[in-house]
Amino acid sequence: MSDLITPQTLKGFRDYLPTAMMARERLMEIARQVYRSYGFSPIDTPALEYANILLGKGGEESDKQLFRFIDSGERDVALRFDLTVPFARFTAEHLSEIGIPFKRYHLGTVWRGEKPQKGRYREFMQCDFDTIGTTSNAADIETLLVIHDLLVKIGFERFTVRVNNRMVLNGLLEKIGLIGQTSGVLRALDKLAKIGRDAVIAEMTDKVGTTPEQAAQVLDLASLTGSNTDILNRLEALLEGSEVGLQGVARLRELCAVSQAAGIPEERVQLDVSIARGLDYYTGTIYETFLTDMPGIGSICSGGRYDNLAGLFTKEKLPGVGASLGLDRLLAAMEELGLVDQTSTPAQVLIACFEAERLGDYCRIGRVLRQAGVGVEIFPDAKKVGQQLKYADRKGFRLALIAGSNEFAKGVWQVKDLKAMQQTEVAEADLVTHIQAALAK
RNA sequence: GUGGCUAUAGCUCAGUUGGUUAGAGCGCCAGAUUGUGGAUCUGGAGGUCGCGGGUUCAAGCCCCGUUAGCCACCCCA
Repeated sequence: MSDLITPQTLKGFRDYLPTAMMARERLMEIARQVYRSYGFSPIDTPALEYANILLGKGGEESDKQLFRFIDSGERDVALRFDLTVPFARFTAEHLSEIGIPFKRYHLGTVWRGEKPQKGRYREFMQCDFDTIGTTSNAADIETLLVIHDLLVKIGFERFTVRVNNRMVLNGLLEKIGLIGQTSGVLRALDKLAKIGRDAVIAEMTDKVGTTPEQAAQVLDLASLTGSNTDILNRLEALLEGSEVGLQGVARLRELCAVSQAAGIPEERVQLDVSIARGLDYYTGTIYETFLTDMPGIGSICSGGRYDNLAGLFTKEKLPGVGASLGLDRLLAAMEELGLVDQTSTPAQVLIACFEAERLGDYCRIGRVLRQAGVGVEIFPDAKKVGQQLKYADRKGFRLALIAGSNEFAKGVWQVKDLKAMQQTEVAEADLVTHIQAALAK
């Protein structure tokens, strides 16, 4: 008896209470809706994979963060680090069944053995969507539209999707003779906003081994500011002679034009040549999404175009483009911003237990309402009405139904609107329509 | 993975240079003429001071370890 086990979760792993879980489920629901509305189909893959499937796909950094162990059958296994690598394996394995182009979405938990911080956990959910089997810029543009619609549907107005294209960066690096040091240069470049121009130049010359002139040239390109068209025009001039670079610019130009034609507000799409992040496998368009009111939490939806998704698993070359919504990070931001609804009940109507011997009537009406699509909970004990109402209020119910012998004698119910603090007497025959109308408000 | 900060009631915190039964606000529970909730009043429950060692006559307070959270780096959702 004295040896109680301390109830605790692992570092970076969390429990979700009803309030948080309601918000999570709502986000998942929205992600599904938006993805499906663009024609992405759902798939799922196992949480655990053979370690060699996952190793070496995102650079050595991600290998170190893998939760890896030997299972009881001596298999070397690991928990998935993201949803993209399992998707690559999935594609290689099922290509003949799915055909191309193929659009899928995948909501799933992933695991990374990182040092946790706010918005960074060891277990978190990603909501991925990808289009594979086409190099068309239409898919790149659609990816942007999906990200945009997703955030709007969640309820955000103030956010920007920063867009860049690796071809632009590669074009420049090729032009100034840094093609071998791409990843080092990009890593340094990516810190521009954080550490400033001089520090970036220092890192490029000291660590990466560029000349100061080369570093300055990279910086000149990356610090372009102004409207998207300004940036595009100046990029075009800077990249003259570089075929890849210009192709990248042309793709970005089309992306800006088309997304605007499709009705995306211009200020939500921002060309930013300094964003270079993303896993090594990105080769084209890159996306990162930031909340205007909470930039510190980092990108909440990132992705990009890649040339060859499943090159390690099949000889078939599969180009694609996609992005991933970091659901738990987004939720951490929303909590911080006070955007998480405090409701902890999924039902909207509470039937108070006024007289225990009337349980039959309460259950009967409960079922009638449920069949009409209204979630109903019946309070289990005949406690004081005040306490029952307090419970209803705290849990976030919208309506409370109260009926005792007076009401049953008259064939009516008291319908109490808990937010408006108003009570209406409604004949039982009109109850369903009345409640539906009240909830629709 | 490296470095730093923090850890006292469900939550936010106070706790004097180590000194007797550890406090507050909010929340929770129960009452304030036994058919109705967010206000007020009254009362109550709830803490082996994250956990384990050590120093001391004496530790919430000092030292070591450990676990967790947060911050920076790294990386990223």
